[in-house]
Amino acid sequence: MARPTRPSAGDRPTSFDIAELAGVSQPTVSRALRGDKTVSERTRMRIEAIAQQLNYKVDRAASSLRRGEVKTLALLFFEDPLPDGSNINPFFLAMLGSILKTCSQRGYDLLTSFQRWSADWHVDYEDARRADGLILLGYGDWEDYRARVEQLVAQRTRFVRWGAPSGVGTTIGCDNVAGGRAAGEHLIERGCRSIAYIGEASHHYPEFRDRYAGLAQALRTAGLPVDPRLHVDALSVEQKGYEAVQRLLARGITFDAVFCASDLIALGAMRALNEAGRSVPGDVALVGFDDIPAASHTHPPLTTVAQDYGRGGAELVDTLIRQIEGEATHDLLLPSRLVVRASA
Amino acid sequence: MARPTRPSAGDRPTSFDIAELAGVSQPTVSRALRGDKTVSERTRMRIEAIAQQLNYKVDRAASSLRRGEVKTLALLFFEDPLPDGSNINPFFLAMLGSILKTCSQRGYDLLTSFQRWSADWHVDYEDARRADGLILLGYGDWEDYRARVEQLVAQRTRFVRWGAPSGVGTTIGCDNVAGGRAAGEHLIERGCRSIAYIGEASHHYPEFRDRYAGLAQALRTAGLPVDPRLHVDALSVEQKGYEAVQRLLARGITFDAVFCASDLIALGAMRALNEAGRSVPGDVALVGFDDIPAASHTHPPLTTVAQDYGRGGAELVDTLIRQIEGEATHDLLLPSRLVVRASA
DNA sequence: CGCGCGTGTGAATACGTATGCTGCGCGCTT
DNA sequence: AAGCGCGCAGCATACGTATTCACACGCGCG
Repeated sequence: MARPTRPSAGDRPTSFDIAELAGVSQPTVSRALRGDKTVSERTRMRIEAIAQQLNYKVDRAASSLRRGEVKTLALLFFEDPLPDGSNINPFFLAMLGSILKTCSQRGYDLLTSFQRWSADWHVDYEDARRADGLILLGYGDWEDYRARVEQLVAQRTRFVRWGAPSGVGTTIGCDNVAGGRAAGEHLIERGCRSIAYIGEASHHYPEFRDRYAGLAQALRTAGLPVDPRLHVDALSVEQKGYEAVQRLLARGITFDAVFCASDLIALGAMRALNEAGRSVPGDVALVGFDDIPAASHTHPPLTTVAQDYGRGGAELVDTLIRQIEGEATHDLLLPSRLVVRASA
Repeated sequence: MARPTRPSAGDRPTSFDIAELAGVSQPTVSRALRGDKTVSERTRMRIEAIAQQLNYKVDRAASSLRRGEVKTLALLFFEDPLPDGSNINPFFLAMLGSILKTCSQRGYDLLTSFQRWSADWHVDYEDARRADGLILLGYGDWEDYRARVEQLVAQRTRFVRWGAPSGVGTTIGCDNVAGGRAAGEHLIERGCRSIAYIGEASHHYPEFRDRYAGLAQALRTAGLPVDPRLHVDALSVEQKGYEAVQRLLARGITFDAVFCASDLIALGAMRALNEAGRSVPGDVALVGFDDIPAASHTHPPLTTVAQDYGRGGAELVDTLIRQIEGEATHDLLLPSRLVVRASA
């Protein structure tokens, strides 16, 4: 290739073809198209015209090989969808949109992968130079997740994660404490005095823990007790929310509100309350978290805490790119927002 | 690089490093790791052990450059999400899951992009060798879409599209006619005699057209008239469904059922019917199409026609890969399935 | 009038992998 | 005993781009 061979055998035009047509050398073509200032305006225009005409596009593989970066980010989702892939967590999908958009604006491609579905390590992406950096969403098993994240840090992989800041890696997330507090304050304002909480409150799911902490803050501020018997553990799945309310009812404790750590839980909770003959919001007020699309279609429409996915996705991408470019990056907490509908 | 230089300056191990440690040449390493039978079992084992130990991974860019294929598919979505990316068509998301899974199983990466968000042509993906083939989902403006698809055919790009077979490119889709017919038959069985249809019925959206055609078949088979006054055009957006029902009501025609070309339309229709004091399914039976997640959370839960997204995504990927491998590929029509809930 | 400098371009080469061809040694055929 | 085929591995090189270095030219200045 170093020799001025004419490699344009038959197919795709190369920079050599453009060079020949423009009467310049291949390096000049490369420089011109990358906007190098050492190429004269006249030459550049000529080269660009020819490139356009031949529909020439820089070969991504060759360019990546030479430059050592692939201009691609990888999005890894740590959660098990159903086998047919139908039941993807809505939050993921909401974030995907803004991530894609921001990537596109910044000139990066986006690879997507479900961690459980890839045969090999998640770190493969960076090892094989398939991506310049990683975006981590969700986490199935917290212990496993944490171990993997620490490994990423150890091998200096560039990545950002969405969630609650936990000291490991750069983290972007919404203010779950404030969100939980807002939900609690709203319920208290509405006159609720016994607010149940459904969701993890332990360290396994830092985000859920923070939402619970926010609720507890609101209760204390209002001078209300934080009753552990009003707390039921549940994973973020509709069915688990349903079962959690049944357990709560079985305890025989009175409650006039339920704050659910996620909308999926809230959907299940609403179903269970309906079946038990408790009207929402008449007998029991209900607040969720996430503002998934289905939240506005429930009956009654679900009051919930919205995370700013649009901004979240953009910040994830921008932060990661800054990190790839060598900057030090920091955790970021985005505001959450109470969406008042009819369930409280 | 041809010379036995030791390029392992500092960073990532290369096949030369493995070769040196294993006491063989670089080509032998390459062959061993690709499973070439001309490498003896003993040598291969040794090389694999060393590669594993050094956490060596084949450099994707170099490999792609040499082999001329990138082992990557690109998913292009032709539809405008809201600016913040929050409101992505649920059908897209449902399909994404199974596409990702199948890609992963077949050893392909997946690039995702919204056509409107990429500055350059959609064809860039193949031109720049960023992907070996394209998957096309959705289409905003049919004329524009069709022109682009024809261009893809002209330049021999390998691609598959989801939708109604229309003679251009390989198309995978669900049987929209059968789905529409099933919806119609169900409504007729339930005693409905004046079935309104909301959605495009023209050539602009072939899938919608087919759904309408299916409904018409069912009506004719039952000896019922196909009344054009019972048809209202609407794009697949909640708000448009809402407005369509209002227009329908304004016409003053009686109807005892509405078949919506999509669930999003049906959501809007349900809202409009509720506001107009028509109970569902008491006064008006309602059937949608798509079975989006929100469909089961409406009040009453929406009866709808489900497309097999799980199989659809898998077929899209497998068909595309076959095409990339040089096979001739054919259109495929997947069965649709009526999901009976409470709205009819 | 010679020297240096800035501007624009070409020559050579590196990036890491994959593969066609060559070569070597060994066992087996005739 | 000479030749032949086969199993295995090395040599050289191609893939297409980006960058470093060298160089030619023109111009101003001393």
